[in-house]
Amino acid sequence: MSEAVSRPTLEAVAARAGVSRATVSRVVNGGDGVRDSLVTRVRQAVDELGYVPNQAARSLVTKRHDAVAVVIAEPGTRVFADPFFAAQLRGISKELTAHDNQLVLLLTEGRDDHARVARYLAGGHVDGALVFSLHLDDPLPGLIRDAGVRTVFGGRPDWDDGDSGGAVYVDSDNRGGARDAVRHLVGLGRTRIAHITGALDQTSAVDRLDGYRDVMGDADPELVVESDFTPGGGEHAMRELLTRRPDVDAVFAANDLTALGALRVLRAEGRRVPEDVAVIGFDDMAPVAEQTDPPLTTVRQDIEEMGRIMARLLLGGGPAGGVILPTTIVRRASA
Amino acid sequence: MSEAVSRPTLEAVAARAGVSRATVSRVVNGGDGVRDSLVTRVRQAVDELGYVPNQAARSLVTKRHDAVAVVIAEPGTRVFADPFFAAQLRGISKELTAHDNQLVLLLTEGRDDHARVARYLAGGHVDGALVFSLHLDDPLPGLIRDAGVRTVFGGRPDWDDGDSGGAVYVDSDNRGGARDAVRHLVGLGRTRIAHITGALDQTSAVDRLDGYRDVMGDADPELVVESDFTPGGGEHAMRELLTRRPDVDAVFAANDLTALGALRVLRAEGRRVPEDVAVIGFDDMAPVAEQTDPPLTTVRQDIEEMGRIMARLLLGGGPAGGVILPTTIVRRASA
DNA sequence: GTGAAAGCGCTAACAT
DNA sequence: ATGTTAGCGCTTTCAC
Repeated sequence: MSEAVSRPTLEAVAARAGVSRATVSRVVNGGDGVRDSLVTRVRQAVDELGYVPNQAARSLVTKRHDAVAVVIAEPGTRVFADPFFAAQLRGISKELTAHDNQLVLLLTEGRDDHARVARYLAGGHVDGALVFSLHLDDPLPGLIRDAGVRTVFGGRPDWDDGDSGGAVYVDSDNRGGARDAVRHLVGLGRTRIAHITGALDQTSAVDRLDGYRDVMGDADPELVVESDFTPGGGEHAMRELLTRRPDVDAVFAANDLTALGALRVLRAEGRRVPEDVAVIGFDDMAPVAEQTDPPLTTVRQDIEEMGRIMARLLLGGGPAGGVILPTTIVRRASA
Repeated sequence: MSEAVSRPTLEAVAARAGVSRATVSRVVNGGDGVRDSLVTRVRQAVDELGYVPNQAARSLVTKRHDAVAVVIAEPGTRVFADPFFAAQLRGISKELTAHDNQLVLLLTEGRDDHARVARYLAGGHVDGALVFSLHLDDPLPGLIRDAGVRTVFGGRPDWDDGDSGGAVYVDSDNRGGARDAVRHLVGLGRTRIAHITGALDQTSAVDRLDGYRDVMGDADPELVVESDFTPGGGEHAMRELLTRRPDVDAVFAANDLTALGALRVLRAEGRRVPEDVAVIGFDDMAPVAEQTDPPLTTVRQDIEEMGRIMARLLLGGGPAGGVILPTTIVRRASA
């Protein structure tokens, strides 16, 4: 259909304003060091012609794009359903917009897409990438490193084994938050404190487990049940726990959804929360933690802020290494 | 920090393969009309050097970008929370990926952003735009038309007053679906059929109301209550309805969320569904419609497919005018 | 079938 | 302070 009507070029504006292309370029890019009278004249020509700079031409010479890619190694199905990504994307979107940068969303629906993403990043479309890697065996981080674009990871990448190794990432203080949670339970006088883990192929789950062990190192291993961050998984794990150790008096769940499942089972089994069993979660996702019965005490992490900081780091060219965001305990009724 | 290492250019590949830039270009773009031996030689050079074409340079001459913008005139807060957008984006993302196109997400957090979006679109970054306008007074559609990019709208734009006017859009058959819903209620023997509307500044809400009126033209106007597509709004409207017409025996709610609210009030008031009052929704959002008590009978529209078709239309350069997708009734227990 | 050369629209030295 | 000029990396006639 109607091919994009060919827009006016710098040249046209220059002709109309009776100046050189260089001058128009200067005005368009801020206009420092150009006589006011000329600035006005050029601005007017720009308006009259409806001139908008061609970004491809500009990028070709400046090597800047004012765009960053957000790479999420999850099928769209999950991304748009998970409030976690939602909050992160919101933070990112806000920060990018504030810096006049565009957000290019790259979702990988499957293994084949990885090559496509790598190609895109190497193609020099964007100034950098924000990557959510999530899984320990993911080949994507490697591919992206090879593509040679500035990258900030959301969550500690698994191949960052303690010493930064040049990677830039933003993560919550999962381990510290977990320690706080368990200590809170200890402070309540609980002694048989269990932990329902998250999916252990994600560093966040591993870190939270480590935090639990920091405090409960000498506890019965039976008190740790592996799970997967879902409510269903939480239910299953809680039942298992009740079988293994009927005397359990506190549970630290790897996230709020897991805690939700645990709560359901405890109620079904007639255990009072928090009197018989105290329960604490992780995340503080408002729609979940505030609605449980009883309302959930949990470890809060500011997800949206995390997204914002990732974007800021990428744009500002922050230092290599990790940025760890603090967590805080939000006390409600469950512990 | 580490500036993106300067990637090899066409020139470098040409030198390495001992051919001209033109030949490399041909090979990279499909390689028709080039001797097989040369093709092989060039391919090898490409691999060895890790060459990836610079898109800015390519776009500058071809005027193509293999990228399309998705413009959503809603703050990120809503977009990432609403399963409706989620499904649409999923469909779009899949179709674009299949055609090797990238998705640039443009959210407008406020009025100021409109200019930014318009500028971006006019800047020739993308081959087209997929726009979700949604509200009747929105200035965005106009701005976008002026930007001169191919555009497909999601949902009938309000300024499309019957005759297409050159706009391309994809919408569900809201009016027809509404008629079917009401007829279904009639078929159940109901006579005092009410309608709780959606937000009437959106064409979808208006169309559904029109569909209701097509069938119930002569009904008591008191049976129509204006609402806003939310569960809270549905509750409020249902209470109002019960006051106005305590004898109501069926409700057609403008969407599933509204129906959810209505259901809650009916239960609280001791009305049995569907025995005393039959309820039918619109959308068939699985997480909602399947979980209500009783499960909701509703009008299904395939949102993901809608997204996919929008993308296909944009890429394929479809005909002007609207594409209307059919709806079907999904019978569960509430009507 | 292959190469040479002319731009695409812009910015950034370098002159003036 | 402004204009001139040389590319950025690629595609695409047009000759050969």
